[in-house]
Amino acid sequence: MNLSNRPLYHDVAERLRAQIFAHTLPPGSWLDEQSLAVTFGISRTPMREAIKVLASEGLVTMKPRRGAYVTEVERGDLEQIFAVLAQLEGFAVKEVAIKASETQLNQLDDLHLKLEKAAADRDVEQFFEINVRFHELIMEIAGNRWMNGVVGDLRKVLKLQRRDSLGRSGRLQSALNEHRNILKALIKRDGAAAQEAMQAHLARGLEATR
Amino acid sequence: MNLSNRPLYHDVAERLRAQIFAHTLPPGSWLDEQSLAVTFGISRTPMREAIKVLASEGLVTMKPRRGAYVTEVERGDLEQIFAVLAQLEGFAVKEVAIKASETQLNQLDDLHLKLEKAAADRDVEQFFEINVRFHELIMEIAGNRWMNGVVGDLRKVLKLQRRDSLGRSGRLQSALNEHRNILKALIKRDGAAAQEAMQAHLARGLEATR
DNA sequence: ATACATAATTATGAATACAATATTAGATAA
DNA sequence: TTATCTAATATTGTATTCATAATTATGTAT
Repeated sequence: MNLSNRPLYHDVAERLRAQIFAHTLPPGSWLDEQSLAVTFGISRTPMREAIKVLASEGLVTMKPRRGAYVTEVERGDLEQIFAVLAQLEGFAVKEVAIKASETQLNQLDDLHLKLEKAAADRDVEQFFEINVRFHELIMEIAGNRWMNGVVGDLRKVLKLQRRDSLGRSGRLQSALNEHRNILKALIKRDGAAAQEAMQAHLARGLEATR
Repeated sequence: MNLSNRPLYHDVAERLRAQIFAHTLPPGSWLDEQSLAVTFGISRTPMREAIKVLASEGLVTMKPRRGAYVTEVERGDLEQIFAVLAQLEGFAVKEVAIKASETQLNQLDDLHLKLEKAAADRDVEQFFEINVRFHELIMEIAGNRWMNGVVGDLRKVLKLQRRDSLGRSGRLQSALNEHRNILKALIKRDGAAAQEAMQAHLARGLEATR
């Protein structure tokens, strides 16, 4: 019996996604339907459905009659994805500057404080986590369902990359600075400045992946 | 035997998509896997795969244990989708202003001429067709694979709507004018102006759907 | 020994069969 | 007549089986 009454392939997709992010299944590796189905304890049918979910997110690339492979993200892809994110998250933060309630600005401020703390503690893991939540909260406040779907998928693809970039010398500090700029602009309700700050932030994020 | 060696669900997805665009399957209608599979002359397995493809494009909405339904696009969705398109196509056209070769600008000019002709002939069908190709060519020249995927999907969702908006009084003429502005800016290699013109064009496109 | 052809094996793609849940229809009682 | 409970029916979800194409292995000839 199925306790969570969500379809099986949904949960399996989630677990498979986790394995891909953890590089248990590294980029380029072949997804063996049969053996994956066995390890997940299900049949091939829902296994294939799960794989196709990840394919639609861009995490997996399907080659006809040759199976599915974990997507390999080239340098060019990173540049293109960051360019799209810069547009959309830049737009989002501009919207937030206009429409966010005081409460919502405070929530962002709270998150930023935690980010400062994580940076002070040199807690990279924590910093990364809060950073993600900050960006997600901005998207949530902007409140564009369709944009959120797009940005969410693209961010998932970025997660295919190992995130050693934040550990790099000084990247954590400068990322913190960039966030500070975004928040300052938001508090001043200066949409244009917030947008610029976000775009600069993402541009430097791309730089850091080199 | 399968002549086109593409997977079955791919072609079926295409045919199903066409039926949805043609409102043979109107928004909100339930997709009966069984009977659809019969009419397409295939089994339920690839039929379900095809439906899931459309679901990932946003054309179809799946309700757990209740099947798939053609997506109903609300007013709010239209506003959100147009907002995203304005950002991305605006960005794209700004890029085109910078990077397009003379040959590519000429291709755009050619298309625009055909658009002028279609407008002069009051050929709405033709106008619509060329209009789509103009926008697609801009995205192609911009050359951002990931952005093109996103924009392509969102444009498909817009196609769920009936396109009587172009027939509306004067909309065809003003759309033509807006295109003219975009092209003028491109030929002057003025990215900012091109971006503005594109955003204005899409904003008015949204207006026209009311 | 290497290249090529052919047979055996393996994996994907599709159809069918089975299970479980949701919906509908019918019967009974208030 | 209407409401509710139960049985029947229909539909989604999953497993299994079958078909076909691709890959690998084997053998033969040059």
